[in-house]
Amino acid sequence: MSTPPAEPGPAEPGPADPGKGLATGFASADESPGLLLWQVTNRWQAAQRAALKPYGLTHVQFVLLASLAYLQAEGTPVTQRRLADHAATDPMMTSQVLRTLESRALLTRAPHPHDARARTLTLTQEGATLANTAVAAAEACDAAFFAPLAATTPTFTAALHTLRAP
Amino acid sequence: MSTPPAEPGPAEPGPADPGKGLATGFASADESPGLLLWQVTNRWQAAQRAALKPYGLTHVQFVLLASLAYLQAEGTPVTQRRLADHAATDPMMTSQVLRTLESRALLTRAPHPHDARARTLTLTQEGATLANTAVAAAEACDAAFFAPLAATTPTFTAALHTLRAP
DNA sequence: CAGCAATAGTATGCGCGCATATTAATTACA
DNA sequence: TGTAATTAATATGCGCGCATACTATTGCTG
Repeated sequence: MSTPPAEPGPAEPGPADPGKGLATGFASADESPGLLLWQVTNRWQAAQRAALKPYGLTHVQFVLLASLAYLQAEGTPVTQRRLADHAATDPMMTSQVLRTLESRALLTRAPHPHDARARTLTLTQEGATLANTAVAAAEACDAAFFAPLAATTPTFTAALHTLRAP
Repeated sequence: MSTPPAEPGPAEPGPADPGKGLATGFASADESPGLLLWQVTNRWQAAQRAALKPYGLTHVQFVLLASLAYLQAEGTPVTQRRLADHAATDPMMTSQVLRTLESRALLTRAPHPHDARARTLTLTQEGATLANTAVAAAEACDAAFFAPLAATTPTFTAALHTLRAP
């Protein structure tokens, strides 16, 4: 409601304007749920970035580390593919980020026992410790970020679930 | 509710596991609103990318183009700063993307009449036409993407508004 | 009007996010 | 059993998204 007239009208053509105005309802980031979604996620990523900075982890690095800790508890060897599926990350990016984490000695990428193509991911002691510590920071960051939603958080989460796999 | 036990328990330590499980409630992308938000936005961006591909525009390029069309209708000269503020885009990225759009002859970046630092952005005829066409495609894409929310869309949009500027 | 903080825009660099394509190994099937 | 289709991982490349730092200009203040 901050922009009263939905149609600007051809009153002011501007300096040597060859065309005219825009023939759309909005698309000005004030109403479109898509643009809002994009902006909010950028804000959330910035918050996560700040929260994880003390641990030297990016958002994706943290997600893969924590997801690996989660999957590792199931016993079966965790491949990059399974980790990428669980974390909903791109396999290509997953491969690259995992090699970064390996170079930091946060995990190992040993050959898979039954599949010569695949690799078995295992957190190192240091990686497991860091994952646990970072999880607390990330969850605290999340809680603060979504606090303004208050009681409507479950509704919002349900909507996101609906949009994740319609 | 897909993962019944909140605590995996120390029943299966796995093969030569030095540490133990993960000491968190979830963080497995099934419950966290942050991770859901991230995944849904990635899906939305992929949808926008596909919808805008026929027009040779990326998501950000489209947003800047459409936002410029919107601001241009107000008469006053549009600077990069004002466009970035309106579109909530990073000024650095805005500068680079605008130069890309200028190289495609979709807009001009003339010197500002009253400020030698700034530049006045103006859509070319081709840019204005493309903006109008692409807006229709992007809005159709948005409508399809958020269709599963049905009547709850306003509630979802309100939540995003709350999270954009708390 | 002299000095200085604020501002518009840009160079550089890193890390996603993903499209495309390739290699090597596994599985499916005739 | 031999060949084809599938799959795990990766090389390459482009476009954000943003942090940091820099130049040039404006405008504020005394």
